[in-house]
Amino acid sequence: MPVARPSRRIAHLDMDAFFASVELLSYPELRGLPVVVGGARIAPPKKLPDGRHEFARLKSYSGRGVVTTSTYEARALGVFSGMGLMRSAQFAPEAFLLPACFDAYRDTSRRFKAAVAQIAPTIEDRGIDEIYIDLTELADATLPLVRRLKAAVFAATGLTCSVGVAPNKLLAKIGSDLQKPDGVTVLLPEDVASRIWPLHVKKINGIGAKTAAHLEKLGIHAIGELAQTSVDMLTQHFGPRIGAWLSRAANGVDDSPVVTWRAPKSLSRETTFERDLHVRHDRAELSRQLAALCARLAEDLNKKGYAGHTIGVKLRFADFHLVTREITWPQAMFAAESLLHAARHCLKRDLFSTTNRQRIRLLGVRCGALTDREQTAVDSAPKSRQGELPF
DNA sequence: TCTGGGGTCCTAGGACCC
DNA sequence: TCTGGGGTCCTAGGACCC
Repeated sequence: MPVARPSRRIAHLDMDAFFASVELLSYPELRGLPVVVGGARIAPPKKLPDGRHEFARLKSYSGRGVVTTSTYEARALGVFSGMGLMRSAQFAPEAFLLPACFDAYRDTSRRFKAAVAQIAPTIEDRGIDEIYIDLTELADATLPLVRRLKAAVFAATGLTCSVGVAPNKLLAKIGSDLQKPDGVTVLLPEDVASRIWPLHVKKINGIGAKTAAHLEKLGIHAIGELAQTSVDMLTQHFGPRIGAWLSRAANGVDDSPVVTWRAPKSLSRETTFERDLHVRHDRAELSRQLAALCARLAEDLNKKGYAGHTIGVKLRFADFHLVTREITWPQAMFAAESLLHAARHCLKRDLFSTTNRQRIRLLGVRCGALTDREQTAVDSAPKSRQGELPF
């Protein structure tokens, strides 16, 4: 006889248009207007002698930045996260453009999470602007509890959030998106057919553009259609693991626990150049950039107390083709010079043999197979000899 | 006028060992 | 000489998420 799992009560809390909302706290005069946050290298608004600010407009932007977040007013004009800023200017040329200020977002993030933890301490961090909360052990009824959480978040940050509550993370996440902004959605198992099945399969966390397109080709658009599809059929197209998962997810089944802490697996730094750099003609600049990335990565490792055995490089070429190379050493590294030495080791000439691999738009360095720094006796740079390197 | 930066997890093949 | 499985580690790429 199967043992009945005790029913859980999981919340997903998602801050509303987070980065843009934090910015509006600093610039309340932009409230109600289309505002876009993005662009790594743009200057913050200039303060005029009379105390007002001079803001940049989207149409005046030139560069390779993308939209990090936009206000709901900007979204109404067709400007969404991930869109190139130059392209989004076609939809909303007069929208205001602010540079991302990550220190401020991290600080606000800490405050909203601390406020939630005062009420419900079992929290899974899902990035800067969202968390899962396990409410199972709390005595309070759901709606009053969620109202308290939202009030605490607002008191700590001045910002609103949207919350979904359900028996598992999968449904809670879908729920928090159903009424945005400043919404609350409670889903019960018996709501799956009426409220989840009509939604598009992309609403399931883990089904992205590729899987959705594949499902579309099979004539599967809504989650309900996915739920009606046999596991055999899904396994044929997506493999046994993903096939089984798709079927369970479409039926609202998810046993994954709320994980309160995870050790980091890797740290990385990368940069997209303002113009594509040529392997030979811009050799000196590429070399400087690689050294700078290694220095920043070493700082990160130092701050967090890690060293790593695996060092990798990432290159995106002008045609957007992506290549990664990595190498694992017996000794863990953390010093900038060691990272640089290992990163150079990954860069071999054959990476640049074809003509469409001559110009590089992005360079990255990654450190994986992390260990605690205390257990790393000495960071000795790998002693292997290096032949001629591209940069 | 395309397409940031920081992550996680999965797959698949080859090396190597028992 | 030919022929096994099973297991782990490493590497490259890809899908996905915030």
